[in-house]
Amino acid sequence: MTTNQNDTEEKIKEAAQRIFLEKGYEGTTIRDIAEAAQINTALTNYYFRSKEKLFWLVYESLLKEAIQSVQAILDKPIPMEEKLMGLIDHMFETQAANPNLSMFLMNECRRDPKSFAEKTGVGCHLLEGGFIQQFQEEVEKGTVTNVSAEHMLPLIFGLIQQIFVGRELHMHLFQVDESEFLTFAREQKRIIKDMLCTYLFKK
Amino acid sequence: MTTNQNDTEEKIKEAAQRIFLEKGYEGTTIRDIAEAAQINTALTNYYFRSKEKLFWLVYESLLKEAIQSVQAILDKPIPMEEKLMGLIDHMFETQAANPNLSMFLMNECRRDPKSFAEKTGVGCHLLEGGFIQQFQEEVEKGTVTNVSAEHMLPLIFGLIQQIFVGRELHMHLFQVDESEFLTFAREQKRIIKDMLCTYLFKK
DNA sequence: GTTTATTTTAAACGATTGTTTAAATTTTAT
DNA sequence: ATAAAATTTAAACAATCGTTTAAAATAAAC
Repeated sequence: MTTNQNDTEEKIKEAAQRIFLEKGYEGTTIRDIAEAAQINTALTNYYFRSKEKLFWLVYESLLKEAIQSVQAILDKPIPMEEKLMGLIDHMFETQAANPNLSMFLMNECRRDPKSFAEKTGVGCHLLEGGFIQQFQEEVEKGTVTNVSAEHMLPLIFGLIQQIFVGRELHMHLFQVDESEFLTFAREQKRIIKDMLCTYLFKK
Repeated sequence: MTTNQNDTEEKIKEAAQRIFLEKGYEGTTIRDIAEAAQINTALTNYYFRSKEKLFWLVYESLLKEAIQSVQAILDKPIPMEEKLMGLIDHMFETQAANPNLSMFLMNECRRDPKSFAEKTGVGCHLLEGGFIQQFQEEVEKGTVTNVSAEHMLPLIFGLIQQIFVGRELHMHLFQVDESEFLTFAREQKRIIKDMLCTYLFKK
């Protein structure tokens, strides 16, 4: 009748992810997580041994998911323009659904770069796929403006991220609520797509 | 011979700014600041009453300086293209000199939005100057592409910020040091300027 | 030079942090 | 139904947090 093992473990993991995303590692206490998961404080240590182990479980999961979903798009066998627009749409929706994700990943990377490099070990697999090659091919074909993919890809990531990274700042500076911000964000996305296409895919 | 009043007070303020920028409010301890300033822990409270008061002193100072320097550029009586390029150069140099500033301001705004709105009280004075009017005039003249200044200005801020916001992530993902990153960043700035001009100032 | 005021220090304060312990409870196995 | 194992709980642990205190050291005033 009551909760079984997996139930409690999952409840803690979900609550931990929510609170860590909102407040970061240092801003989050075990008691915050326990309260959010409606369980006893000691249970987090019973199931995950330590706050740090629980954190890295959440962190790696989020990072891996983010990277894999982007990788899947970058490796699609479709034209560059369609691919980049798809990438922008995907990142936009991802971050609209979870506005804290970008800031969280970048903050925690900055807080403990060493552990980040060690534990993720992701390297730059993102660029090891066929994306760079495809980009350069289309540059040589003349269908894409002559810039390096290594500079363009982070720029595109940043273009979408910046919308949501400045979310709270924007909402409070301009006194708008979440739905108004989302309208603003979608118009920004449209402009970004427009600008990027104008620059990269001159016709 | 030894330090006088202002010396110690200034030493603490400088150390506090440095540590707060690096670790944020929650990640910084009074003892961190004391060690960095090479003074006794109790002196921070002697001069600034509390950690929070010291923090807001630093925070408001940084925020005010950032806003005023941008405001000065936006209000210059020069053509839009020159103005925006100047803005990009200024923000780039500011953030290159202090890569932590953007993340710091946005994190702390997100951590305590209420206090942010109350204590800064800056409102959206940035847009109350003549910038928007000038932008719309140049749109009507046909020298600028028809987009709203309210969407374009945050986009430009974000374009530059994103370079440095992702700094640590980039450095560790691609295994480059600070000077290599700066080279990368300058090339990104060039592309951004190029892209922005292509989009806004079609000739 | 003595007294007063200011600055600095070491030590401790209560509160909160992550974690552990040992007992209580529930579930599972026989 | 009983014993064993797994789960949950309340309570406490040492460590660290921001802050205070009261005495020591220095500077200023007379």
